[in-house]
Amino acid sequence: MLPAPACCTPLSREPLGEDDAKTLAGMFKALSDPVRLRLLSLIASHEGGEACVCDLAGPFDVTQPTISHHLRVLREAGLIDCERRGTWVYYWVLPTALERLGSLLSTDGLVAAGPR
Amino acid sequence: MLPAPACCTPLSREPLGEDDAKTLAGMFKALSDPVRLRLLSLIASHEGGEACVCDLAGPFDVTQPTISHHLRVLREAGLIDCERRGTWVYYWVLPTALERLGSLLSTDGLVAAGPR
DNA sequence: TCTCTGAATAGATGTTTGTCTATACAGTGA
DNA sequence: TCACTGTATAGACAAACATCTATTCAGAGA
Repeated sequence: MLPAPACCTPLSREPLGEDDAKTLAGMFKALSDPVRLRLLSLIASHEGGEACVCDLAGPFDVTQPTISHHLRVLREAGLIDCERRGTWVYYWVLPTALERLGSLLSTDGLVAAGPR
Repeated sequence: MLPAPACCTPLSREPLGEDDAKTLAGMFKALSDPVRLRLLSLIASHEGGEACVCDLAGPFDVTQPTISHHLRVLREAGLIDCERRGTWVYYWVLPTALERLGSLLSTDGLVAAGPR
């Protein structure tokens, strides 16, 4: 049987290799800031599955360059992508990236443990 | 209909609140380091679902206090728990925490978007 | 009680990160 | 071409972080 690709193997299946751990930790790092998590959620839950930056800045207490910085971090982590359409820039979520992280966290086959 | 609890609502269902975002970002931050991700994977995939610290330190290039520090971060994030049994301390994964993060990343109902 | 081993804590240090202000870049429309 | 608006980049700075060495704590066994 072929080993499952790193993209879809749960953490609990086999120890993560050094390289995979580095890549995946980078993606989780992008999710490790409250502003970024809310940005991602705003984009994902926006009608049509995408949102203009002008829709995103509103709910936050931080400046526009800070929002722009966080969007770049999410984009460089491969979680979202964007496109300019005239004056505005639209962002959308890349579902396969979320799914990759989600399947990593799967607890299928995880043996329950705890105090003896 | 009652609103789904924050623990199980996908990011794409509705915008994440400020407080939930803070909590969840903290959990993702615990996953945002390659050593911690490998530690978690090592614990989860260890036979019996738990591992002694002495089983964990081996594969890493960092010192014992650093491993201890990372285990503490994972524990304080609610991802693992531990117990001393005689000389040794055993760690195990808390599956509900992983499941909470996993369901947050679910793409069910996410509208595909992209370049026009 | 003494010593040995496994694990955690304390404190120091260089690096990374989140945020800001100031500025530049990209389109639109007059 | 000029002015205006939306977005990104540059650079600075304080706070958070990963790692180390040195030390302490907790149990086991003689």
